[in-house]
Amino acid sequence: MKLTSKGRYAVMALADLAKFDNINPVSLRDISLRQGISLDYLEQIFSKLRKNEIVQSVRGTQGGYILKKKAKDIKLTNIFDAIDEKVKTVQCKKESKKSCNGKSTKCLTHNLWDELENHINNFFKEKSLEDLVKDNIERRI
Amino acid sequence: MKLTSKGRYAVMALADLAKFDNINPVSLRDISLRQGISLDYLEQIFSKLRKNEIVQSVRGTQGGYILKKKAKDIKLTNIFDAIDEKVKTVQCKKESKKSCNGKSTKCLTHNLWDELENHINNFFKEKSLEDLVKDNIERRI
DNA sequence: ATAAACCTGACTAAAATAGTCAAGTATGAA
DNA sequence: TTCATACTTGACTATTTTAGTCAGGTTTAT
Ligand code: FES
Ligand code: FES
Repeated sequence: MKLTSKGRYAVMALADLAKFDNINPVSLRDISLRQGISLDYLEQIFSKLRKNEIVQSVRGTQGGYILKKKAKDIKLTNIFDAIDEKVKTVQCKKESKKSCNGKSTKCLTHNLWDELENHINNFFKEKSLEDLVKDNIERRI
Repeated sequence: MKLTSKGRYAVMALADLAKFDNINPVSLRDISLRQGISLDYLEQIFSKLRKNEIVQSVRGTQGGYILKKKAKDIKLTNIFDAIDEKVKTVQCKKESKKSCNGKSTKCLTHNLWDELENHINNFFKEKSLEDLVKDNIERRI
């Protein structure tokens, strides 16, 4: 059970963006250098973040990205949804009435994994980008 | 972020074992048939469960496995530890002072992932095999 | 004896991940 | 206008992980 780099990078990059977000947009190049993430990979990630209205791009010289909403209103769950980083604990299709082993009733553990999925998603629903930035400021003092 | 089949199978097999655990040991063959899990794969999993004292083996004809502790005292966390199914959310080595991107201080998101890891592990520490079996009995009524 | 069932280690196909690479397009500034 | 910067897109690929399979045992109740 592990988090992928894509998810980690997306949040890390947005945290960086939120931190350095003044009047000027932040270039992916800067984020790449500061956070040590491949520029090409960042571009893939930000393409999805833009399509899902988490960030807004500013083209041209001195261009870059800015947050499209307030940091307070961007929850981790929005970020993960945007980049297709899903929490998947059950094996079966949830809607289908078939169990993961092909039988007609749900398997012995189905409910358990479903509970786990909710437990994890609750965490993502609560945490916002703002929480993250605040935590970093506090640590620095 | 997903659960592996190994983890899923281990818990499913132990739930089956707890459910059918009478005086007689339960053979992997039976579990394999009932739960639709490859016998060879089950053997790998049970080898670890035995070494970690979750189950006890009974060799010979009519042999099989029995739980080594009460279902109440077997938490999911014990099972996952036994089979090396780890929850890994941070990228860096926790002990090391280096961050995941090679810098000397922890990255912007380190604390967040660490919180998430605790959040998930708390779930595993609370749930026992007994909870699982109970849930299934209730559903059946 | 023999068959059932545990036990072990090595091997491998398939899938997912974590990127790289190439070839653009748009725009602000000199 | 020209140029550099930076976004944009899509295809490609090496690496790693996963989810098993396979072969060859050993133990023990009957
Ligand atoms: S996980 Fe849904 S039926 Fe097994
Ligand atoms: S996850 Fe620990 S430093 Fe980045």
